[in-house]
Amino acid sequence: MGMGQQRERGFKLTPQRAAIMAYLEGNRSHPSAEDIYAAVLEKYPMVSLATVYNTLEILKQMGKVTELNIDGERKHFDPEIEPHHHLICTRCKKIINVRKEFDLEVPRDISREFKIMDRHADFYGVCSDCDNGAEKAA
Amino acid sequence: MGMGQQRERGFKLTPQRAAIMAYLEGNRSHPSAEDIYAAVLEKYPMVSLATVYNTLEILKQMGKVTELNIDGERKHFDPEIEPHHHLICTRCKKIINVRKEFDLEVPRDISREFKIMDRHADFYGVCSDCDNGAEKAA
DNA sequence: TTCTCTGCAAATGCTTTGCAGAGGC
DNA sequence: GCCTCTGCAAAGCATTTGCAGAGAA
Repeated sequence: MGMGQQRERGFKLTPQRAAIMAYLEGNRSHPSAEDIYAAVLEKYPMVSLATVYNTLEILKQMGKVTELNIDGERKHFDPEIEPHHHLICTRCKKIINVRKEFDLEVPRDISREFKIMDRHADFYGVCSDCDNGAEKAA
Repeated sequence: MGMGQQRERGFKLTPQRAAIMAYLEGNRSHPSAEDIYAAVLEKYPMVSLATVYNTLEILKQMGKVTELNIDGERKHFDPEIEPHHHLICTRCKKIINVRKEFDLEVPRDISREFKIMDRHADFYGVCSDCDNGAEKAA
């Protein structure tokens, strides 16, 4: 992920932050804050959930991470910058990337009234794991 | 909204539920549960937030209302069945409909693994009210 | 010293749940 | 009576905040 340009004077790359960023680097599992906390905790016991949230907030502001609202129950985070879309299994909550370009232009009467900053397509479905037998992979 | 076919034996159209459904009928403001509660309360003082949530859950199951996750802070509800999309002003949180058909087909390797149940495009922007002066209409 | 960061714990805010009482059939 | 529904209050979770102490420059 690289700490090239930082948010502002005074940003410190602490071990906690480095661990969080290392976990996110290249990660395509769209983890929740709790997921990140649990993962980082394994290798680096000195982290608190508050620091995870704090760091995610900063990474968001730096544009290094995107917050996903596809899951109504909790937020997920995505370090991938390239534009892409998401699909969530409504049973096991697994989120996968949908790499395809969609033509998402809003009608002109809307683009006159709104400055569009972001857009994406969300897909909701059931994965084959969940569709088969009972609800494994919950 | 009409109570044609109901969820199952035993569904009662109580005054509270009727008031909630009446408020939602034709409503295009994408209200949150709290919004619905406040609005219904004006005309019908005998409602509780719990009943609003309870009713929304039932309406969702009946397919008469859709839950929107476009706003990370709270859920919004939409009684419109016709497929459409949404745009939210990230400042004032106003949500408007985007009536346009987008070609949202997932790549074949994904449709093989997932049974897609729903799909839609979400747009994030800033409305002209918020973009101009300070943050009115907060 | 000065400033940012951290962990902890408390506080928020949205949503859900438990439960005893009310009302309809 | 039987069953569903309601309001209230408590509980549950995810997320945020306050704060004193730790650490780097």
